[in-house]
Amino acid sequence: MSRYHEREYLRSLFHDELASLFSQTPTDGAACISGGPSGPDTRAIFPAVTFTDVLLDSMMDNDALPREFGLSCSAPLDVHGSGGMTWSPELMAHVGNGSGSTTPAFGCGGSATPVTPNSSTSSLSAEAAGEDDADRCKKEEQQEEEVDTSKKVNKPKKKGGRRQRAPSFAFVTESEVDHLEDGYRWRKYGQKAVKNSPHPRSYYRCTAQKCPVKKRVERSYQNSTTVITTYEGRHTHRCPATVRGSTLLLPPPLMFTSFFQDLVMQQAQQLNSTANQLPHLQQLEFPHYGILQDMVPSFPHHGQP
DNA sequence: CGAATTTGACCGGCGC
DNA sequence: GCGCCGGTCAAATTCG
Repeated sequence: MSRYHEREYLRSLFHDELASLFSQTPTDGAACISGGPSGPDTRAIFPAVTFTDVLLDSMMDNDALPREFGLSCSAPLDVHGSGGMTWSPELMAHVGNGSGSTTPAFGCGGSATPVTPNSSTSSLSAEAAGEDDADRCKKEEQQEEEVDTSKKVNKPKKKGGRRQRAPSFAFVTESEVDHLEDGYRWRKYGQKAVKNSPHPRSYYRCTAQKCPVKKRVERSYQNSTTVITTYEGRHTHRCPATVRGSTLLLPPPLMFTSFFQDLVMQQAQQLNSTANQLPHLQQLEFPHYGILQDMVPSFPHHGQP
């Protein structure tokens, strides 16, 4: 079977499932996502490129892995400051098990016209943390209680096993500014020098009360114009920018942080189940599938707060 | 004056 | 056990 036929085969397998998440607009051919964490008014307009396309592109792309963070973006992302956003995601499969520094497992790219002096290129990665979400939620609850009572550096020791981290999404963005505006409010709580990198890593926490979301921002040491933003956790509140206005004005990172995170996770789970029916393809033509397989079980199923 | 940032210290995980 | 490293805390400082 040629790569083309494999691609088409997978496209047919994935498309129906994906179509259920993308309601097609017949007039302009763009796929729309509506709903999401910001309520029924949230809507992102996607170009005709579907997730099926971009996912397959990534799966068929054996060069994706070596590219690591130097994600090139084939599809333009035009963010119109006042009129809305068009966006062509490009999903890429990457190795990622959550160990060590930011390691993307699932990438998406596009290029952007800046809203702020921000990105010209952005990519998404979902980082599997190798943990059960229910366990993590319990831990977070415990931690929250503990933090509320102590707020000390001397944190209670956790029971055995390695420390587990929340599932996270990393964005690779070409930008002159480190801290990209994403509609949420963040408070910087730390900055550390990164080994083998001239650029420090900054740590931010969502300023909303009891919101556990954190993000790390660092510049790629390989390409100083590239900013790696890693979101960790889920917002327990609506986006302040959404409350004030329309999310159409928001840059991609917002789209990923909550609702889109769900979407990607759902797709990853579906991809996992579907790909199980294709052992030959999995083994022969999708070296990255193992990556997804490793990643998917770690994807939690989130309920809305 | 409150909020946000900076920055050195501290902690825990991990490899050797 | 020790040292390295990533992540976090919190006092001090800066900003609006």
